[in-house]
Amino acid sequence: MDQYSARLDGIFQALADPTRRAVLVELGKGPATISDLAKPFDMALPSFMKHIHFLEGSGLIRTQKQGRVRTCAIETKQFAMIENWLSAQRAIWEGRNDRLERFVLAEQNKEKPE
Amino acid sequence: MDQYSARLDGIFQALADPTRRAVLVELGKGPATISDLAKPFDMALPSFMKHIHFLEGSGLIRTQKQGRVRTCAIETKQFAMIENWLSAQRAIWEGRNDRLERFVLAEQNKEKPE
DNA sequence: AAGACACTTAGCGCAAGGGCTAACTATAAA
DNA sequence: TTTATAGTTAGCCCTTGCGCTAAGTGTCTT
Repeated sequence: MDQYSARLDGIFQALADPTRRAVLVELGKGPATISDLAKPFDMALPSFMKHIHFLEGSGLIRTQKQGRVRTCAIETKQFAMIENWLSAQRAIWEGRNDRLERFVLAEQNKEKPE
Repeated sequence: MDQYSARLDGIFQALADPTRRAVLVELGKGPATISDLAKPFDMALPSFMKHIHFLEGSGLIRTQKQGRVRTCAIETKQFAMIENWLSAQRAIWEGRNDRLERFVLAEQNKEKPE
């Protein structure tokens, strides 16, 4: 359960960077090599590689080297972690609508007691 | 479009911390005050407040002070940002299945050319 | 065999993240 | 009118994140 949380940390943090999100979009279209992926970014290769490593560490992508070329592919299964967290969250909201409404009404009565 | 990206950065980063996710879960059940929220965490109040500010900055929660008590509430609309990003992503995968399959087959032929 | 290519490794610099204590402000309660 | 409560502000510490350059390794290409 705590390991689960640590993995969510990694996944959300991986998504918290525009370069990494752009890489995921690109890999969504299909596998690609490091240098192909790096091309659009105005960034030194080692800097770019850190993003790749981060993504791989979070499990959102998988990479594999063949000769001198490393190919990256998206790991779509990992996205279920996010979807699960989101739907758990949504389930909580939905279970408490009556409570929330009561609260909101109470607050409004406090503020505008006309 | 770039502002959109910056907001996603903030949202994902807000979710990348277990304390902040726990706060969201709690607020999912209904609004709560700072000290009630802080109670379960073994953390000094100012440290906890940073998480609250971060959450508020990302738009995932809204807060409001009345007297000396600050009440926090979840901003469920913001979660649509994530859902949208995820479904855009998914749309991309789904649009390229044939390409992916061709690639995978090509790779397999390279590796086991029997 | 020499050179080009595709990463890798090592290490530096600076900003931001996440924790702390100490001291302060403002409101409520006694 | 004290005293307690609920946050807030300021500032310090250490780690991590994200960029860089320089130099190294292994794999094609010529």
